Amino acid sequence: MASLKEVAEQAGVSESTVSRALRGTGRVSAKTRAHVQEVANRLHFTLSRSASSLASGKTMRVTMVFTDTLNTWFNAAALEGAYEVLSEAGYDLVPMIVRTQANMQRFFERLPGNRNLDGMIVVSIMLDNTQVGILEDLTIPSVGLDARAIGGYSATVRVDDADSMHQAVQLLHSLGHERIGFVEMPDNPDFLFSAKLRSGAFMDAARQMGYDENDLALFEGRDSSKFRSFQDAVSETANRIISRPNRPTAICVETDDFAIALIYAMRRVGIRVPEDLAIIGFDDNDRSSMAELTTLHQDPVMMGRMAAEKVVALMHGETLHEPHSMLRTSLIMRATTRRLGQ
Amino acid sequence: MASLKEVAEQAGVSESTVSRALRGTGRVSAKTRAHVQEVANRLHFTLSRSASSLASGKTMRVTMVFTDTLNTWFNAAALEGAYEVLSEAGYDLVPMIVRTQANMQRFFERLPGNRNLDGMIVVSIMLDNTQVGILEDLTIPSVGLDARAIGGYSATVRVDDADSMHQAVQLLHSLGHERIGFVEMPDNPDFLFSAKLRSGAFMDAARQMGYDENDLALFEGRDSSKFRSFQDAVSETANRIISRPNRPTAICVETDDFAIALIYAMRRVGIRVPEDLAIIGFDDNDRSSMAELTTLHQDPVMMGRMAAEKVVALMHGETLHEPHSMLRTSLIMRATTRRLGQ
DNA sequence: CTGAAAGCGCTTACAG
DNA sequence: CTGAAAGCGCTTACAG
Repeated sequence: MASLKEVAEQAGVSESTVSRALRGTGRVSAKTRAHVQEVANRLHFTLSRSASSLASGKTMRVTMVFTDTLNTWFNAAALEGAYEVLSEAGYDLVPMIVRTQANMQRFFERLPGNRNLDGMIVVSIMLDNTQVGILEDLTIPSVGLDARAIGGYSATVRVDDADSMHQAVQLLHSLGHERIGFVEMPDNPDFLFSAKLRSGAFMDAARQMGYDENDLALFEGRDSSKFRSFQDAVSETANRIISRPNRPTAICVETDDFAIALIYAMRRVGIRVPEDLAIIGFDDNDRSSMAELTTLHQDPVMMGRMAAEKVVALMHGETLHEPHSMLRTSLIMRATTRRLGQ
Repeated sequence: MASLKEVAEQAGVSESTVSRALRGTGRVSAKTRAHVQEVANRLHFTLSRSASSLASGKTMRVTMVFTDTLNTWFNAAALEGAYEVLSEAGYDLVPMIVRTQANMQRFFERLPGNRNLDGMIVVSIMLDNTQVGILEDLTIPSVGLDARAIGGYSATVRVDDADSMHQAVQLLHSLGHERIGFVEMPDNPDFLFSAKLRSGAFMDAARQMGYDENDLALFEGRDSSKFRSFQDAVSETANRIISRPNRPTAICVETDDFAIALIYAMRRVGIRVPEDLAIIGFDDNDRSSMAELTTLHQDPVMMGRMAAEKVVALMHGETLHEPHSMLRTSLIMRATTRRLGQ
């Protein structure tokens, strides 16, 4: 465990010079630098992050906050994207899961006094006013990824729900569907996740396209804690759709996973997709192409990268040209949609 | 940004007492402790990890090393499992990707001098002798997850390939298949990943069950850099299987994803699965049930948890009863296997 | 149970 | 370009 001091002795220079040589900062002659680096390598020397951190005031650590497991399609991809950028920039990425409102509350309460992060990326979380206020007062940058609103964040990366829903409605309209609907996911009672955002956008788009209220169906997300399992939620939702008077001939579902599960549920009771019910998903995840699902494609790896690029720039004191990025999704046409009657 | 000093002043005690009270270590009267905590909360005080770390010599940081992206089915799940345990124990989990042998080399070279980790989990990596030597000399624990061998590691968590392949061969045998084969994934030329381990186990199991060399086929994994894409590798492998003289009637494929891709490739050229070719996968990942794939189920979230429990115990100075855990897979029967001729 | 003091291993003005 | 010195904010024997 060589220390910087030993490197200095062996290299015959002062500790200050070793520090400057190793970090490539400050003026050091090329010759000295090379020599110091050579000695450091020989001794397997690595700077102590804790000591550097304490002395410099920078932790070189960025935390990424989730409310769900890390191994969901979106979260894992966002993590990967952020990792690529942060590791390149020399920062450690520390994932963190805040599962309950109580935990979230505690996390935010300590944020003002937390000197253990240089920046943070907050994923898919809807903030309340207190939290927005805390973020605004923070001296470190906070970036909202898949943020529901820009309030409080130094920057955000989001998908354009309005445009996406426009594309979805347009497709269904062009295929001749006169009665359409939107299906929300089960709600996490602990977080104000915004299915509403997407469903609202769908409804607005439909109205704009001339759909009448009577021809629009909204299948609201029920409290997920009411269900024993994902399958239960799927069945319950499928039943609501099936028993709906004047059932829509096409639906858009909040996420691919829910859409795919619904396709299976429909087929099990003899409702053909897309002949009897056309379905559009959202995500274009790993399973979508196998399920031949028509869907709106988003790229969470890239979103993770963008969010990380923003925090890095902000931590470096730069000003962002475009702090709030809104990404467009692209419609992927597959086999779960078809012209009505064909 | 309150410091421990301010908390001490406001609480009317010494800094030592604040430290002891907040960390729950050392003897402090219940009354003092409560008071200090109350003051700390009021000031939004959080201990500086860097300072604690520097003073105590513990970094409270565990790194998890991967050679592939974080958002693969296995890696994301392992990360999630490890996170659950480490966060509970107060450790930060810092993921790290080492993509090339050169990077890996550098990582290992610096390991002896690296004081920035209290422990590490190394995922799916085949170590060479030098690396094994470095790990052995390390003062911090290293746990191999999905390790190919136990050499160098303080502990490992692995899946029982021999037993798994035994189950696979037994199933095929019981279904009446007389010519069987194993299909390896494309090889990463940069890492000595061990498809060989699994394929070797398959071959051994088959010989034990009485299969003759002439009735055994091994489709070796080719250097993945030779292929432009995953699809290319799939096509090339499918061709080799199809054009094999005396083609097997059943194959076991190294992973589900490759197995599923092969199913599609086979069906495209009119080879029916399972009628003409039965297929068994390995993993039981997200897509397997949708593909109706018969497969060997492993649980990487649990493996991540177990690996993390081992590092935590070792970091706490405990001795493990069972440092090397070998997990059994379970055979999930689905639609890609069937009695021969039915 | 509590406090005074040394020290962890760096970085960074400051001076030259 | 380089060095001496102060200081970052804690923890932990040591003493009482």
